[in-house]
Amino acid sequence: MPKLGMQPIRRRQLIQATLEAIDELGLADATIARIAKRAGVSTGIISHYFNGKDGLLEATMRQVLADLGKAVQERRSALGDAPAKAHLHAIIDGNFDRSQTSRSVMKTWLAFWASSMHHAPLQRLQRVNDRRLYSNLSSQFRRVLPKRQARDAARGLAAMIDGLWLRGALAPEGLNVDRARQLAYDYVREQLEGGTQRHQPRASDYA
Amino acid sequence: MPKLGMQPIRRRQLIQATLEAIDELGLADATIARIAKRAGVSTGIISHYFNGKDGLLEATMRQVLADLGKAVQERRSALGDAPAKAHLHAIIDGNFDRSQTSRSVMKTWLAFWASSMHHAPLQRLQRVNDRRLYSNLSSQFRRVLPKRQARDAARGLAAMIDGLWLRGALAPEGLNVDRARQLAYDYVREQLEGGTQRHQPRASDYA
DNA sequence: TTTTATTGATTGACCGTTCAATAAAAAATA
DNA sequence: TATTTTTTATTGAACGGTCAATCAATAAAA
Repeated sequence: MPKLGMQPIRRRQLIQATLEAIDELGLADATIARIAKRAGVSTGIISHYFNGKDGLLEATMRQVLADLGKAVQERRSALGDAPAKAHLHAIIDGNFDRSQTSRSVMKTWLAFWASSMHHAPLQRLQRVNDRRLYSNLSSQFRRVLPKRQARDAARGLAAMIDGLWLRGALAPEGLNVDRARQLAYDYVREQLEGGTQRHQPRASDYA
Repeated sequence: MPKLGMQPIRRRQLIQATLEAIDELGLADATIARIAKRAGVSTGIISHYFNGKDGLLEATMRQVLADLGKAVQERRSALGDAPAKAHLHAIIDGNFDRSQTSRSVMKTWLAFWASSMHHAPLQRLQRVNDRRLYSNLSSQFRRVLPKRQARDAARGLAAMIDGLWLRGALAPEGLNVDRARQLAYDYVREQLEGGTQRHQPRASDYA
């Protein structure tokens, strides 16, 4: 029953099937045969719509990345010029959105992280995401803190978010979202309030 | 020139070659043929000394894990009953030891993390390491903080360490060890000093 | 009739494992 | 000491299996 306009439908189906396959089998065992079977199509379709397996994997990572960006942006757009703290909490909440904390998505992220170290296209995608998070955090901290402190706070919070996330992905009991958010909130509060006794490195420390 | 006692020599060689291969090619392309070639032996040797590829990978992860444990323990053993802060700094320093922050080891860690999600033996190893870090941090914070705060501080610092580490591994410019250590130190200080205004969740928050 | 969608068998490459063969040291024997 | 025998170490070709990609064939709109 080939009609016109199958492309977006098939692409969605196959990306979803890829996420499921990586969740259940891992990236190494997520073969195009298994992905195609899960999507209910033949293997040839993958090459037809994605130019091979690499294209499918890249599109899948793009999808997860877009979902993350949307989860953050939706929460922030309602805030207007609310205080920095509100924006920082919104960024945290977005990063721990349901769409990003499901078992399958966390596993996929981890797989893509590892894979991106040896695959330039994935590395670029991953880098864009990294810098966006840092840049968002940094500009919010900058509204309240001097430049150097804002930078360190952003680096620290980014590490905290990724670390909570990583440990949640690895832990058999999964990620406790509420607890993770609270720890990140605590870090934000500590950064925003007590700024005076902080370590003040010289510029050469950052060579 | 086959003599006796080749086993420990070959095992060391092959584990080293595995680290190098994962660094250069990634886990997916680190085939036994390539690993064997890099070690200057034939492929058969791997099965002979490691019972196949899985055994070699497990042994490699064990090696990296043992190095990490040693890096931490060496720093702590000199401290005796020094203040909690000193022990926490030693744990941080151990986690950012030179043996753990080389490009090849960080890549290998990341690969093993991803792989451990679908490979029970690796998952067990990874879990032991995770719990050891948390347990070490927790017991030191416990010397100074009430139970719940100590637990949260340990969870937060563990996430911070892993997060700094992860972001260092992913960043093209690599990990800035001094900066990472300083951010972790700052977190320790904030946890140890300002304990009164902290968020106090009810037990149900931790369900 | 042309275009779009889809199949799935085929192909060629590569993977990990196995194992018979070989070599050299160590141990046993004369 | 000189010799066989046993043990340990090692090789690499062969094997069975799996993978991603290809492409001729087919089917149903347009």
